[in-house]
Amino acid sequence: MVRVRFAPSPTGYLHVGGVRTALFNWLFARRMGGKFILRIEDTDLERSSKEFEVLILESLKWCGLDWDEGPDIGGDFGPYRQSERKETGIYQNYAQKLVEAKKAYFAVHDPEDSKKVIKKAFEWPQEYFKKGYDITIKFKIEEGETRFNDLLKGKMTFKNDVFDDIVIIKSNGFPTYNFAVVVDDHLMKITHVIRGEDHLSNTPKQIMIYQAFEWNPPEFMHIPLILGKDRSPLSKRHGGTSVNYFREQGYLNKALMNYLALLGWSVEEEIFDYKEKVETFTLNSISNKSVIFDYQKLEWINGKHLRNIDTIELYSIFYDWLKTFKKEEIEVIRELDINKSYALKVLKICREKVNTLAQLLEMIKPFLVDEYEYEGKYIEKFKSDGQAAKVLEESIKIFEKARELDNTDEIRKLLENVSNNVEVKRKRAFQIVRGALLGKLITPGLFESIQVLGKSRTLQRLKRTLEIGRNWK
RNA sequence: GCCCUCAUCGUCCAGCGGCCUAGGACAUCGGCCUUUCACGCCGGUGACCGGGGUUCGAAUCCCCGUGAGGGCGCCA
Repeated sequence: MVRVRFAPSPTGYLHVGGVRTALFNWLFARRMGGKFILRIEDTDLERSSKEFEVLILESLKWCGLDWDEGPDIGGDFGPYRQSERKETGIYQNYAQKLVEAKKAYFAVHDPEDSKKVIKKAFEWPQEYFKKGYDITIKFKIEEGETRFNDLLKGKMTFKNDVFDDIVIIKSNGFPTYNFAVVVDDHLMKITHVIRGEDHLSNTPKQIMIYQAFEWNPPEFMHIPLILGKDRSPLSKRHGGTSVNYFREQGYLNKALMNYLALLGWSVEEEIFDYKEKVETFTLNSISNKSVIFDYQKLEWINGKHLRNIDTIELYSIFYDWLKTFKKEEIEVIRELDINKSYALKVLKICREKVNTLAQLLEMIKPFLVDEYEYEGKYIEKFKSDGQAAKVLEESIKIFEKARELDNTDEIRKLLENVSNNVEVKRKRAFQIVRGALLGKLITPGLFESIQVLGKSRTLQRLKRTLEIGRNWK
C-alpha cells in the first residue's frame, strides 16, 4: 500500500511550490489507490503558528487536495502534529535508543559559542544540566559512504565525511527536522517521500538515521524547485506566491492546479481537469529541471477554464468569491442574489472577454449597477463628438418603436438605421451607444449587451446618459 | 570554501544516435474576422551554454569548463 505525505511547517502561507509538491503526492496516492497523509511539522516554536496551520489546511482544501489522515481528521498513525507527537515522548525515546547504542551522544554546548561542544557523553550530564548548560543529543556520523536511489535523480552517493554530527534533539527537548521526519515517516509507514529538491542534500543524513535504527528507508523523489523570472527562488518580489493570493486575485482552483501540474510536466493536452489525471499519472512524467513560474500562462489557463465551465458553476464560484474577497461590492452581490437569471446571461457574455474573476467583476458591474460610472475616455469622446447627443436621441426613438430587443440581428439592423439616419459612421455611432449603455468603451458585443440589458433597461440608460451628458459640455 | 543537482526558443514541454533545414504551447510581432476589447483562425521572429572527445553520423553518449539552483543551522 502506497502511503505518501505532505508535511508543511506552519510558518507562513501555503506557497505554490508547496502545493505543487502536495499535488504530485496526492496524484500519486490516488493513482496507486494509496493514502495521502497530512502532517504538520511545527517543531520550530518561534516561527510556527496555529493561524498559519489553519490557513494552510484551508488552502489545501480549496485546491481540492483531500487527505486521508491528518491533524483535523486523525488516523491510525496519529497524532499528526509534531508538537503533539513530541508530547508523547517518542522522539526522546528513539533518541535515547541511539544513545544507548552509542550511535548518538549528549552534547554539552559552550555558552560562549553554541557551535562548540565542550563535552560528549553517553550518560545524561546531570552536573552540566544543573549549571544551566545547553545540552542536545547529536547523531554520530560514521565513516564511509551513504547511497540511495532517487526516483528522479537516479543513484546518489555521498561521502559521510562531508557531514558533521547532527543535532537530533534540541536543548529545548524538541526534535530537529532531520530526526523528526525519519521517526515520523517510519512510524507512519510512509512508502514514498516526494518533496522539493532543497531536501536532496539532507537525504543522506536521514538515510544514516534509518540505518542506525535498522529501518528500511522509503523511496525518495526530489522534484525541482519553482523559480521566479530571474531564476532566483520564487518569492513575493516576483508577484504573489501563496495560494491565498491567487485565490483572491480571482483564479479558479482548477486552473491553478492545471498550471501547477503543467509546470514541469509533459502532457498532450494543456488544458485539463487535474482530477482526471489520476487515471494516467506517473511519477516519471515529471521533469527534472527547475522551472520558472509564468504568470501569463497561468492567466491564459485561467481564462480557458473560466470559459469552459458551466455558467451555473461560474455563477456560484463568482458569487462565493465576491462574498469572500469583495464584500464591499454589496450592490453587485445583491443583484446577483435577486436577479439570478439576468446575472447568468450577463456572466455568459462577459466571461468571453476576461481571464480572472477580478476582471470579470469589472466587466459585469455596469450591467448590474444602474448607477454605473462613465470612464474618462468615453466622456471625452462624447464631448468631442458633435453628433453624440443626436445618436442617442435617434437610438431612443428607434428602440422605442421596436417590438422587443431580444434578437441580435434585429438589434444590429436598428443600430444601423441609427447610424444611417444621423449620418454618422457605424463604428462611431456604436461606440457612443456602447458607452452610453455601460459607461465603458470596452464591453461585450454591443448587440449581445443590448439583448441582455433588454428594452426597458436599454432605453432608461440611453436617457440617463443623454441627461448626464448635457453637463459634460 | 566543500558537497549535490540541473542546462533545447524570453517561458514551459517534445526530442531519448540518423525521421531535426529541431516540433508544440504561453508570451511577442503581423494579418484575417469585426461594433470596441477579447475569443477564434492564419502567418512571422525566436533555442540545442562553450570546448574537447566517442561515432560513418550527436541536441541526443563521455569528459572538462561555464552558468543557474540547492545543501553544508539547536529552520524546515
